[in-house]
Order: sequence, then structure tokens, then C-alpha cells
Amino acid sequence: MTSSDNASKSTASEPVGFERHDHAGCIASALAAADAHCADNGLRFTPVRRQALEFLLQEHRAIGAYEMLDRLRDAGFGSQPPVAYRALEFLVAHGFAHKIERLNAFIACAHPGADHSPAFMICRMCQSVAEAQSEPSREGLGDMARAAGFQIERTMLEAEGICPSCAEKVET
Amino acid sequence: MTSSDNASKSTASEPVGFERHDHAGCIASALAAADAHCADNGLRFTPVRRQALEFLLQEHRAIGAYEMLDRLRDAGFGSQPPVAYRALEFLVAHGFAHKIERLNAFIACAHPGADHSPAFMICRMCQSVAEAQSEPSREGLGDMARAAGFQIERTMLEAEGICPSCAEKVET
DNA sequence: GAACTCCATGTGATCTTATAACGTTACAGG
DNA sequence: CCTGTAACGTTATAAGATCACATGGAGTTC
Repeated sequence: MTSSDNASKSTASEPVGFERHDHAGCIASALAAADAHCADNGLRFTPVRRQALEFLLQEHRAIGAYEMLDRLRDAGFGSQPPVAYRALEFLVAHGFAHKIERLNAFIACAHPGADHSPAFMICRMCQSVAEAQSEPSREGLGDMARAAGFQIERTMLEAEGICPSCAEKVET
Repeated sequence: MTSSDNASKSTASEPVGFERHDHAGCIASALAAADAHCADNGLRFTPVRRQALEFLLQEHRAIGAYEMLDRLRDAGFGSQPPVAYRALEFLVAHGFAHKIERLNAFIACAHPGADHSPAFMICRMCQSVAEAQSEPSREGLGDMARAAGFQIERTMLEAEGICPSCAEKVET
């Protein structure tokens, strides 16, 4: 884990994304962590994939596949949809990013390395997204799933609402 | 509530969708409940909307907007996408149906009338969908949202996995 | 080092899902 | 009857996602 440098600002169970933080540092460390993880697991962290992750890390906001495609093209990569979709697929498959179903968009993982089922808080005004851990949420659904005989493999928990900074603007 | 006729088979907190039930009855009562709710609240339950809800009720499965459009056209309504999207928007807005973000598809509400934040179990093999109540799930996320100053307005919880009947087939 | 294989990349075409924009119709209230 | 609004219908187009196929590089194997 490379989260040691921002551990002083947020614990693993705190949400990330609505607070200020060392952005350049968080990008660098996340990329380094991805480098390491790929090296350890024999994954090919190719230029497109690395660039795609970097674009995601530059925002705490969900990026659509076509917005990603635009940036990748500008960065000198291919210009067709599969270029973006393949890079994003890789990042999601290996836990470096998540797809926000509600927005049909993608965001860098805020807790890389942790084997988690994430929860997201999506601001409907500024579209910013914060990621939180959601282990406990499985309990409620888990009971019902067991009762119904349903085998849960993956869960998505997405909350829509107003983020702190947009709430301020509204009240003003 | 019009769930009295299937109360013997499932309580309000049990999932619906993976079990047999009085299907004709559940369609009829859901339509009647929608009629009543619209009448009470000054909503216009027009022919397209009613027909759309009926199509949704005929399956315990999520229907894509274009599949809905096909059926509406065959039933004599308009043939362009907005026809389906507007009917579905109405049904979702008033709690008669839900959108399954994971599938970009729609399903009739299994607990009409209840002011709920639903949870869904989606079988990745047969695409069937069961709805469960998820009040408790707010707890886990609610704490984090409060801590972050995020105001939750709506939550969606979708679990992907294998339904009981598909699990049987796999084991066999 | 040649041949082979695997995987990633690039491209064109196509398919699905969703919305914008605009005119027309149905209907309740004055 | 007139008018304002909500609902409907249609055209067009945006946005999201996948298929199919060709190219090319990194390792192997021989």
C-alpha cells in the first residue's frame, strides 16, 4: 500500500473526494502503486493503460469513455472507442478504477489494493464522486440473499445527492 | 396496499422475483393500485403509461427501453424512442417501476406504495431480477455521508450473482 | 536467428441506449 | 370559447458500447 503519505488526512474507511489533499502526490503514489502491483502480478501496464489511469487520477470525478477517448487521442493514442474501452476494462478488472453505473462513467479507485466492494456518493450538481468502503452494507442484503438462495458475487452501492461544497452554494 | 393476495407467499421484506406466485393477480392488483394512486394524486395514468406498466408487470425481468418501445409500437402507440422513455420516466418518477442501472433496463416495482430505497439482485445468467427492501443499508453509508457532509437523496444498491434456479443448473 | 504464439493495439463499422428540438393534440380552469 | 399546460408524436442526433479484422511487438521454442 502506498497510502502512507495521506494516512494522516484520511483513514481507510473515510470517504475520499470531497476534501482537499495532496493531489500531485496522490497521483504519483497511485501510479507507483499500480506499477508495483502490475510488476508483481505479471500484468502489462502499457502506455495507454498508464495514461488512462493518470487521466482518471487527475480528477475526483467520473470520466465518460468518450471523454477518455478524446484525451487519449490528444495524447497520441488511437482514436476509436475500443482504445478507451480496453484501457478502462483493464483498469477496472484489476482494481485501479471503478465504473459508476449511474453515470456510465469511470473513476480512479480511491482505495487501491484493498479488496473491497466500494460505495459511491455522487453529487448531482457538480458530478464529483467520493468513494467509501462498504463492507457492512453486505449484511443487510446478505441476509435477504441467503434467504432467497441468491449467490452474491459483486455489489454496487451508489448514492446520489448533494456534496458539501454544492450545499454551501445552494444555501447562499 | 394491494399485496394482500400474495401476502401468504411472501412478506413485505422478502425478495420477490425468484419464486412462483399468482402472476395474473399480481398484475391486476398492481395496475389497480396504480390507478388508485394516480387518481388520489392527480396524476394522469394515460394509456401509454398504463400499457407500459402492464408490459413491465408481465415479467419479473428488466426490460430495455427499446424492447418496451417495440411492444408499445405493436400495441398501437408511437414508434420513436421518446415514447418509451417518457412512459418509463413517469413510472419511475412515481414509484411504479425502477431502473436497473447495471442493465440499463427497467422493472416493475415489487413493493408499490412503500417509500423505499430498493435493492436488487441480478442474475448474470438469466437476467432475472429480484427486488428487496434495503432500509438498513443506509446505515453504513449514512454514517460516512454524515461524516463527509454529503446529503443523500437517493441510493441504488444492485447485487450481481447467480439466482437459485441458475445455480441448480450449474451444479447439475 | 527464424518461426511461432500471445497479447495488445489500431481501425472501420455497427449496434444499443438516450436526449434534444419542435409541432400537435387533449384537457382542465377561467 | 379561449388559454395555459401537460402529454404525445416525429425527426434527428448525441452518447455509450461492441464486433470483426488487421497489424505489430515481446517472449518462447527450436
